[in-house]
Amino acid sequence: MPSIQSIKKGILLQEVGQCPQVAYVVHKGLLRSFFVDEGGKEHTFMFAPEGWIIADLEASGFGNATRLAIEALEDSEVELRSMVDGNRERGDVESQFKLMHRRAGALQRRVLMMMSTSALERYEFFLETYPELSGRISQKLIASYLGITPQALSKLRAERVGK
Amino acid sequence: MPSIQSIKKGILLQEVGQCPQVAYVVHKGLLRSFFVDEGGKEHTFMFAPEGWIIADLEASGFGNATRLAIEALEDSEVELRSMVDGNRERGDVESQFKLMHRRAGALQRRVLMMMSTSALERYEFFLETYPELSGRISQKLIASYLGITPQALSKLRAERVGK
DNA sequence: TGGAGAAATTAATCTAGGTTAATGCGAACC
DNA sequence: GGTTCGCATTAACCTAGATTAATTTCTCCA
Repeated sequence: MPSIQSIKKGILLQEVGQCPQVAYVVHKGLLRSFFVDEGGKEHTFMFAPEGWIIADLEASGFGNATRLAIEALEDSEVELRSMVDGNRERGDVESQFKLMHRRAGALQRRVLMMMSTSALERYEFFLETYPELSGRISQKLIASYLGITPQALSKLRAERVGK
Repeated sequence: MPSIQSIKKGILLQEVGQCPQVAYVVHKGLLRSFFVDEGGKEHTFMFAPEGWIIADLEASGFGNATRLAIEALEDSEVELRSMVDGNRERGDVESQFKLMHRRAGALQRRVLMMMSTSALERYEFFLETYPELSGRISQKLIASYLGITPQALSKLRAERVGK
Protein backbone atom coordinates (compact mmCIF):
# COMPACT_ATOMS: atom_id res chain seq x y z
CA MET A 1 0.00 0.00 0.00
CA PRO A 2 1.22 3.46 -0.85
CA SER A 3 2.37 5.71 1.97
CA ILE A 4 0.70 9.09 1.77
CA GLN A 5 1.97 12.16 3.59
CA SER A 6 0.30 15.48 4.20
CA ILE A 7 2.66 18.41 3.85
CA LYS A 8 2.06 21.96 4.97
CA LYS A 9 2.91 24.84 2.66
CA GLY A 10 6.46 25.98 3.13
CA ILE A 11 7.80 22.69 4.46
CA LEU A 12 10.89 21.07 2.92
CA LEU A 13 10.35 17.41 2.03
CA GLN A 14 13.98 16.91 1.24
CA GLU A 15 17.03 18.89 2.16
CA VAL A 16 20.43 19.31 0.62
CA GLY A 17 23.01 16.75 1.74
CA GLN A 18 20.65 13.86 2.22
CA CYS A 19 20.82 10.85 -0.06
CA PRO A 20 17.20 10.36 -1.09
CA GLN A 21 16.13 7.24 -2.93
CA VAL A 22 12.50 8.23 -3.25
CA ALA A 23 10.33 10.13 -5.66
CA TYR A 24 7.24 12.03 -4.56
CA VAL A 25 3.99 11.48 -6.40
CA VAL A 26 1.84 14.56 -5.93
CA HIS A 27 -1.82 13.71 -5.22
CA LYS A 28 -2.83 17.21 -4.23
CA GLY A 29 -1.13 20.57 -4.00
CA LEU A 30 2.09 21.77 -5.57
CA LEU A 31 5.77 21.06 -4.99
CA ARG A 32 8.95 22.42 -6.47
CA SER A 33 12.55 21.27 -6.52
CA PHE A 34 15.34 23.83 -6.49
CA PHE A 35 18.96 24.26 -5.73
CA VAL A 36 21.02 27.07 -4.32
CA ASP A 37 24.25 27.93 -6.12
CA GLU A 38 27.51 29.12 -4.60
CA GLY A 39 26.40 32.72 -4.92
CA GLY A 40 23.31 31.94 -2.87
CA LYS A 41 21.01 32.25 -5.85
CA GLU A 42 18.03 29.88 -6.07
CA HIS A 43 17.30 27.94 -9.26
CA THR A 44 14.01 26.12 -9.61
CA PHE A 45 14.50 22.84 -11.39
CA MET A 46 10.85 21.91 -11.74
CA PHE A 47 7.31 22.37 -10.47
CA ALA A 48 5.06 19.40 -9.70
CA PRO A 49 1.31 19.94 -9.49
CA GLU A 50 -1.28 17.17 -9.06
CA GLY A 51 -0.42 14.01 -10.95
CA TRP A 52 3.25 14.81 -11.33
CA ILE A 53 6.25 13.02 -9.91
CA ILE A 54 9.22 14.87 -8.52
CA ALA A 55 12.61 13.56 -7.47
CA ASP A 56 16.31 14.25 -7.54
CA LEU A 57 17.32 11.92 -10.35
CA GLU A 58 20.97 12.81 -10.04
CA ALA A 59 21.10 11.79 -6.39
CA SER A 60 18.97 8.65 -6.74
CA GLY A 61 20.62 7.61 -10.01
CA PHE A 62 24.19 7.95 -8.80
CA GLY A 63 23.74 7.47 -5.06
CA ASN A 64 25.03 10.99 -4.44
CA ALA A 65 24.03 13.43 -1.78
CA THR A 66 21.37 15.81 -3.06
CA ARG A 67 21.94 19.32 -4.15
CA LEU A 68 18.20 19.67 -4.72
CA ALA A 69 15.75 20.65 -2.05
CA ILE A 70 12.06 19.85 -2.50
CA GLU A 71 9.51 22.20 -1.02
CA ALA A 72 5.71 22.39 -0.75
CA LEU A 73 4.39 25.57 -2.36
CA GLU A 74 0.87 24.73 -1.20
CA ASP A 75 -0.58 22.37 1.39
CA SER A 76 -0.05 19.05 -0.38
CA GLU A 77 -0.55 15.32 -0.21
CA VAL A 78 2.22 13.21 -1.61
CA GLU A 79 2.94 9.53 -2.01
CA LEU A 80 6.47 8.25 -1.49
CA ARG A 81 7.76 5.91 -4.15
CA SER A 82 11.07 4.11 -3.98
CA MET A 83 13.43 4.65 -6.91
CA VAL A 84 15.61 1.61 -6.19
CA ASP A 85 13.17 -1.06 -5.17
CA GLY A 86 14.39 -4.39 -6.55
CA ASN A 87 11.19 -6.26 -5.74
CA ARG A 88 9.11 -5.08 -8.63
CA GLU A 89 7.03 -7.12 -10.99
CA ARG A 90 8.41 -7.61 -14.47
CA GLY A 91 5.72 -5.39 -15.99
CA ASP A 92 6.36 -2.79 -13.35
CA VAL A 93 10.01 -2.51 -14.23
CA GLU A 94 9.14 -2.22 -17.89
CA SER A 95 6.67 0.60 -17.27
CA GLN A 96 9.07 2.34 -14.92
CA PHE A 97 11.71 2.13 -17.61
CA LYS A 98 9.34 3.79 -20.06
CA LEU A 99 8.54 6.48 -17.53
CA MET A 100 12.22 7.18 -16.90
CA HIS A 101 12.81 7.18 -20.65
CA ARG A 102 10.24 9.94 -21.05
CA ARG A 103 11.66 11.90 -18.19
CA ALA A 104 15.07 11.74 -19.81
CA GLY A 105 13.49 12.78 -23.12
CA ALA A 106 11.86 15.77 -21.47
CA LEU A 107 15.17 16.75 -19.91
CA GLN A 108 16.90 16.49 -23.26
CA ARG A 109 14.32 18.86 -24.70
CA ARG A 110 14.87 21.21 -21.79
CA VAL A 111 18.64 21.31 -22.36
CA LEU A 112 18.17 22.04 -26.05
CA MET A 113 15.70 24.77 -25.19
CA MET A 114 18.08 26.33 -22.67
CA MET A 115 20.78 26.36 -25.34
CA SER A 116 18.78 27.74 -28.20
CA THR A 117 16.04 30.07 -27.00
CA SER A 118 15.66 33.49 -25.43
CA ALA A 119 14.02 34.12 -22.07
CA LEU A 120 10.91 35.39 -23.85
CA GLU A 121 10.57 32.22 -25.89
CA ARG A 122 11.00 30.10 -22.78
CA TYR A 123 8.36 32.13 -20.98
CA GLU A 124 5.87 31.73 -23.85
CA PHE A 125 6.59 28.01 -23.82
CA PHE A 126 6.06 27.84 -20.08
CA LEU A 127 2.68 29.59 -20.38
CA GLU A 128 1.55 27.30 -23.18
CA THR A 129 2.73 24.14 -21.50
CA TYR A 130 1.56 24.90 -17.95
CA PRO A 131 -1.29 27.40 -18.28
CA GLU A 132 -2.85 26.28 -15.00
CA LEU A 133 0.39 26.88 -13.13
CA SER A 134 1.07 30.48 -14.07
CA GLY A 135 -1.58 31.74 -11.68
CA ARG A 136 -0.47 29.57 -8.77
CA ILE A 137 3.20 30.45 -8.80
CA SER A 138 4.86 33.76 -8.00
CA GLN A 139 6.72 35.67 -10.71
CA LYS A 140 9.85 35.28 -8.66
CA LEU A 141 9.65 31.50 -8.84
CA ILE A 142 8.74 31.48 -12.51
CA ALA A 143 11.80 33.61 -13.16
CA SER A 144 14.01 31.24 -11.19
CA TYR A 145 12.63 28.40 -13.34
CA LEU A 146 13.29 30.26 -16.58
CA GLY A 147 16.83 31.06 -15.51
CA ILE A 148 16.40 34.84 -15.32
CA THR A 149 15.89 37.45 -12.60
CA PRO A 150 12.42 38.60 -11.50
CA GLN A 151 13.27 42.05 -12.88
CA ALA A 152 14.00 40.63 -16.32
CA LEU A 153 10.74 38.68 -16.27
CA SER A 154 8.81 41.76 -15.23
CA LYS A 155 10.25 43.81 -18.08
CA LEU A 156 9.63 41.03 -20.55
CA ARG A 157 6.02 40.72 -19.44
CA ALA A 158 5.48 44.47 -19.80
CA GLU A 159 6.83 44.39 -23.35
CA ARG A 160 4.72 41.34 -24.18
CA VAL A 161 1.46 43.07 -23.28
CA GLY A 162 2.45 46.14 -25.25
CA LYS A 163 2.22 44.27 -28.53
CA MET B 1 24.19 -11.00 -31.66
CA PRO B 2 24.91 -7.30 -31.82
CA SER B 3 24.85 -5.58 -35.19
CA ILE B 4 28.01 -3.56 -35.72
CA GLN B 5 28.32 -0.85 -38.34
CA SER B 6 31.39 0.92 -39.63
CA ILE B 7 30.84 4.61 -40.21
CA LYS B 8 33.07 6.95 -42.15
CA LYS B 9 33.90 10.34 -40.70
CA GLY B 10 31.37 12.95 -41.73
CA ILE B 11 28.49 10.54 -42.26
CA LEU B 12 25.11 11.15 -40.62
CA LEU B 13 23.79 8.08 -38.80
CA GLN B 14 20.48 9.69 -38.19
CA GLU B 15 18.76 12.62 -39.78
CA VAL B 16 16.13 15.06 -38.63
CA GLY B 17 12.56 13.93 -39.23
CA GLN B 18 13.10 10.22 -38.82
CA CYS B 19 11.62 8.40 -35.87
CA PRO B 20 14.56 6.44 -34.51
CA GLN B 21 14.05 3.78 -31.85
CA VAL B 22 17.70 2.89 -31.54
CA ALA B 23 20.69 3.98 -29.53
CA TYR B 24 24.22 3.76 -30.85
CA VAL B 25 26.88 2.15 -28.69
CA VAL B 26 30.25 3.50 -29.75
CA HIS B 27 32.93 0.79 -29.95
CA LYS B 28 35.49 2.93 -31.71
CA GLY B 29 35.68 6.50 -32.92
CA LEU B 30 33.61 9.50 -31.93
CA LEU B 31 30.04 10.61 -32.60
CA ARG B 32 28.07 13.69 -31.76
CA SER B 33 24.39 14.54 -31.69
CA PHE B 34 23.27 18.04 -32.55
CA PHE B 35 20.30 20.02 -33.66
CA VAL B 36 19.84 23.02 -35.88
CA ASP B 37 17.57 25.78 -34.59
CA GLU B 38 15.26 28.03 -36.60
CA GLY B 39 18.04 30.54 -37.13
CA GLY B 40 20.18 27.81 -38.69
CA LYS B 41 22.53 27.68 -35.72
CA GLU B 42 23.94 24.29 -34.70
CA HIS B 43 23.80 23.14 -31.08
CA THR B 44 25.76 20.07 -30.04
CA PHE B 45 23.82 18.07 -27.53
CA MET B 46 26.53 15.56 -26.68
CA PHE B 47 29.73 13.85 -27.76
CA ALA B 48 30.11 10.08 -27.57
CA PRO B 49 33.63 8.59 -27.66
CA GLU B 50 34.43 4.88 -27.16
CA GLY B 51 32.23 3.20 -24.60
CA TRP B 52 29.49 5.79 -24.72
CA ILE B 53 25.92 5.44 -25.85
CA ILE B 54 24.19 8.10 -27.87
CA ALA B 55 20.53 8.42 -28.81
CA ASP B 56 17.69 10.87 -29.17
CA LEU B 57 15.84 10.16 -25.94
CA GLU B 58 13.11 12.64 -26.73
CA ALA B 59 12.25 10.92 -30.01
CA SER B 60 12.53 7.36 -28.72
CA GLY B 61 10.82 8.15 -25.42
CA PHE B 62 7.82 9.91 -26.93
CA GLY B 63 7.72 8.34 -30.39
CA ASN B 64 8.33 11.73 -31.96
CA ALA B 65 10.23 12.58 -35.07
CA THR B 66 13.80 13.53 -34.26
CA ARG B 67 15.13 17.01 -34.13
CA LEU B 68 18.58 15.59 -33.42
CA ALA B 69 21.02 14.50 -36.05
CA ILE B 70 23.84 12.11 -35.17
CA GLU B 71 27.11 12.40 -37.01
CA ALA B 72 30.47 10.59 -37.01
CA LEU B 73 33.30 12.98 -36.17
CA GLU B 74 35.87 10.23 -36.81
CA ASP B 75 35.77 6.89 -38.59
CA SER B 76 33.76 4.86 -36.09
CA GLU B 77 32.33 1.48 -35.27
CA VAL B 78 28.96 1.47 -33.60
CA GLU B 79 26.51 -1.12 -32.36
CA LEU B 80 22.79 -0.55 -32.80
CA ARG B 81 20.68 -1.16 -29.73
CA SER B 82 16.92 -1.05 -29.69
CA MET B 83 15.35 1.33 -27.17
CA VAL B 84 11.89 -0.25 -27.27
CA ASP B 85 12.56 -3.97 -27.41
CA GLY B 86 9.92 -5.72 -25.31
CA ASN B 87 11.66 -9.11 -25.37
CA ARG B 88 14.27 -8.45 -22.78
CA GLU B 89 15.25 -10.58 -19.82
CA ARG B 90 14.05 -9.41 -16.45
CA GLY B 91 17.59 -8.54 -15.33
CA ASP B 92 18.13 -6.71 -18.60
CA VAL B 93 15.19 -4.43 -18.07
CA GLU B 94 16.34 -3.72 -14.54
CA SER B 95 19.84 -2.77 -15.68
CA GLN B 96 18.47 -0.72 -18.55
CA PHE B 97 16.29 1.09 -16.07
CA LYS B 98 19.34 1.90 -13.97
CA LEU B 99 21.18 3.10 -17.05
CA MET B 100 18.31 5.36 -18.07
CA HIS B 101 18.06 6.61 -14.50
CA ARG B 102 21.70 7.69 -14.62
CA ARG B 103 21.25 9.31 -18.00
CA ALA B 104 18.34 11.30 -16.62
CA GLY B 105 20.46 12.20 -13.60
CA ALA B 106 23.24 13.46 -15.83
CA LEU B 107 20.75 15.53 -17.81
CA GLN B 108 19.36 17.02 -14.63
CA ARG B 109 22.88 18.06 -13.67
CA ARG B 110 23.36 19.54 -17.11
CA VAL B 111 20.20 21.65 -16.85
CA LEU B 112 21.24 22.96 -13.44
CA MET B 113 24.67 23.77 -14.80
CA MET B 114 23.22 25.61 -17.80
CA MET B 115 21.09 27.67 -15.42
CA SER B 116 23.72 28.53 -12.86
CA THR B 117 27.17 28.79 -14.42
CA SER B 118 29.09 31.03 -16.80
CA ALA B 119 30.59 29.90 -20.09
CA LEU B 120 34.04 29.86 -18.46
CA GLU B 121 32.89 27.57 -15.66
CA ARG B 122 31.23 25.24 -18.15
CA TYR B 123 34.41 25.14 -20.21
CA GLU B 124 36.56 24.30 -17.17
CA PHE B 125 34.08 21.57 -16.28
CA PHE B 126 34.20 20.20 -19.81
CA LEU B 127 38.00 20.04 -19.71
CA GLU B 128 38.02 18.31 -16.34
CA THR B 129 35.31 15.86 -17.23
CA TYR B 130 36.45 14.97 -20.75
CA PRO B 131 40.19 15.71 -20.87
CA GLU B 132 40.76 13.16 -23.63
CA LEU B 133 38.12 14.78 -25.83
CA SER B 134 39.40 18.35 -25.88
CA GLY B 135 42.16 17.45 -28.30
CA ARG B 136 39.93 15.47 -30.64
CA ILE B 137 37.20 18.05 -31.10
CA SER B 138 37.39 21.42 -32.83
CA GLN B 139 36.89 24.62 -30.86
CA LYS B 140 33.90 25.32 -32.98
CA LEU B 141 32.17 22.15 -31.84
CA ILE B 142 33.17 22.61 -28.22
CA ALA B 143 31.65 26.08 -28.37
CA SER B 144 28.43 24.71 -29.83
CA TYR B 145 28.33 22.23 -26.95
CA LEU B 146 28.91 24.92 -24.33
CA GLY B 147 26.20 27.08 -25.84
CA ILE B 148 28.43 29.96 -26.96
CA THR B 149 30.00 31.15 -30.21
CA PRO B 150 33.49 30.08 -31.31
CA GLN B 151 34.58 33.71 -30.93
CA ALA B 152 33.47 33.80 -27.30
CA LEU B 153 35.31 30.54 -26.60
CA SER B 154 38.45 31.85 -28.26
CA LYS B 155 38.43 35.00 -26.15
CA LEU B 156 37.72 33.03 -23.00
CA ARG B 157 40.63 30.68 -23.73
CA ALA B 158 43.00 33.59 -24.29
CA GLU B 159 42.03 35.13 -20.95
CA ARG B 160 42.37 31.76 -19.20
CA VAL B 161 46.00 31.30 -20.27
CA GLY B 162 46.83 34.82 -19.21
CA LYS B 163 46.28 34.02 -15.55
C1' DT C 1 53.42 21.36 -53.20
C1' DG C 2 50.40 24.71 -53.80
C1' DG C 3 45.96 26.52 -53.34
C1' DA C 4 41.10 26.59 -51.57
C1' DG C 5 38.15 26.34 -47.98
C1' DA C 6 37.44 25.71 -43.21
C1' DA C 7 39.02 26.79 -38.49
C1' DA C 8 40.81 29.97 -35.16
C1' DT C 9 41.90 34.43 -33.54
C1' DT C 10 41.33 39.36 -32.78
C1' DA C 11 38.83 43.46 -32.58
C1' DA C 12 34.82 46.80 -32.79
C1' DT C 13 30.33 47.20 -31.92
C1' DC C 14 25.67 45.77 -30.04
C1' DT C 15 22.21 43.70 -26.94
C1' DA C 16 19.85 40.58 -23.64
C1' DG C 17 19.81 40.15 -19.36
C1' DG C 18 22.15 41.14 -14.66
C1' DT C 19 22.85 44.36 -10.80
C1' DT C 20 21.56 47.88 -7.83
C1' DA C 21 18.34 50.73 -6.01
C1' DA C 22 14.02 53.08 -5.28
C1' DT C 23 8.97 52.80 -5.04
C1' DG C 24 4.40 50.88 -4.64
C1' DC C 25 1.52 47.05 -2.97
C1' DG C 26 -0.53 43.25 -0.90
C1' DA C 27 -0.80 39.82 2.67
C1' DA C 28 0.28 38.20 7.24
C1' DC C 29 0.67 39.20 11.97
C1' DC C 30 0.47 41.58 16.46
C1' DG D 1 -6.05 48.77 11.92
C1' DG D 2 -1.43 49.85 11.68
C1' DT D 3 3.20 47.77 10.91
C1' DT D 4 6.23 44.87 8.68
C1' DC D 5 8.12 42.12 5.24
C1' DG D 6 8.29 40.02 0.99
C1' DC D 7 6.73 40.56 -3.89
C1' DA D 8 6.38 43.13 -8.19
C1' DT D 9 7.58 46.87 -10.98
C1' DT D 10 10.43 50.56 -12.95
C1' DA D 11 14.60 52.70 -14.09
C1' DA D 12 19.75 53.61 -14.54
C1' DC D 13 23.72 51.49 -15.30
C1' DC D 14 26.93 47.31 -16.22
C1' DT D 15 28.68 43.06 -18.38
C1' DA D 16 28.94 38.54 -20.68
C1' DG D 17 28.45 37.03 -24.71
C1' DA D 18 26.51 37.83 -29.71
C1' DT D 19 27.35 39.81 -34.16
C1' DT D 20 30.06 41.33 -37.87
C1' DA D 21 34.13 41.60 -40.12
C1' DA D 22 38.98 41.26 -41.12
C1' DT D 23 43.30 38.44 -40.65
C1' DT D 24 45.83 34.44 -39.89
C1' DT D 25 46.46 29.86 -39.58
C1' DC D 26 45.49 25.01 -40.41
C1' DT D 27 44.12 20.90 -43.44
C1' DC D 28 43.58 18.36 -46.91
C1' DC D 29 43.43 17.05 -51.40
C1' DA D 30 44.25 17.69 -56.54
